[in-house]
Amino acid sequence: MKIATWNVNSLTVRLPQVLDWLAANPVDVLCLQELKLSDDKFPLQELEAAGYQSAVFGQKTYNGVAILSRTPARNIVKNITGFTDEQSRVIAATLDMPTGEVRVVNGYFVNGQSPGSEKFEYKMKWLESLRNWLREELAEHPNLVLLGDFNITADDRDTYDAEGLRETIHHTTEERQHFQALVKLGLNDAFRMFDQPEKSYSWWDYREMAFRRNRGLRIDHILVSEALKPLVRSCVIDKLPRKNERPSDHVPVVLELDSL
DNA sequence: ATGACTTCTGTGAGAAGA
Repeated sequence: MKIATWNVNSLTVRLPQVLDWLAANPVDVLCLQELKLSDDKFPLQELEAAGYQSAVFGQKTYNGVAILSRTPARNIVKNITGFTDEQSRVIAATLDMPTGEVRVVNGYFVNGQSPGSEKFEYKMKWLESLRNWLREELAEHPNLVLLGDFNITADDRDTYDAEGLRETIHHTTEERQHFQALVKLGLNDAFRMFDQPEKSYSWWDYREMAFRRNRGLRIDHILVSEALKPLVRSCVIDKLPRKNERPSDHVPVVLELDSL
C-alpha cells in the first residue's frame, strides 16, 4: 500500500493539481495540510468522484488537515488529545487494509516564526503535547504512521545552507531535539531508511527562484512505528508538482509498505 | 536588505508562511 503527504497551501487553489496527481499516483491514502478552508468548503464530491473518501478537519483562512482514503477511515481524532488548540493541525484515523490496520496521524506542525517568539513557545508546547499523546496512540496502535509538514529539518542534510541557517527557525537544536524525541518513541524516519539523492528537499521558497537553484528544506516527513518498519519498501519525494503552474511550495512524499 | 513570492481577507494593505 502507498501513503502520501502533501502540504497543498490552499486546497481551493490546488484541487485541480491534487486530482491530477492522484490520477497519476493512485495512492491508498493521501494526507493533506494547509487546506485553508472551512469544512463546508471542502470538495468532498470532486474527491469522491476520483475514488477517495475524506476525513476533514478544516479551518477558515489558515491551517486545516484532511485524510483522503480509498477505504473508509474510522476512529477519527481531531487535534492532540489533552491539548486545547484553536488551530486545526492534526487529524488521525484508522484505515483497514486487507491484511491489517494502520493508524495514520496527519499533522501540520506549528511554524514557530523565530526562536524566542511567542509562536516558537507555542511550537515547543505543541510538540511536547504531540509526543505525550503519540505515546498513548502507539501503545494502542502498533501499526502507526506519523506524517505531514513537520516544519523541522531533522539534521544538516535537510537544508540547503546548514551553516548560514544554523539555529534559525526550522533548524534550531530545540526543534531537532523534539524531532529526535519522536524518533525515540519508536518512530523511524522512513526517508532515511534508504540511500537518497544528496540535497533532497520537500519545500522551496517561492522567492528568488529557490526551486530552480534547489535552495530548499526537507521539512515534510513520514515516520513509521517499529512494527511497520520491516514493511517499508520505499520512501520518495515527488518533485514534479513543483514544476506546475501555481505550484504549492511543498511537494508530496510517498511511502510504500509491503503487505498492508 | 525589516526584501524577494503566494495565499488569505475583502476591495486596502497587511498578516502569515518557512
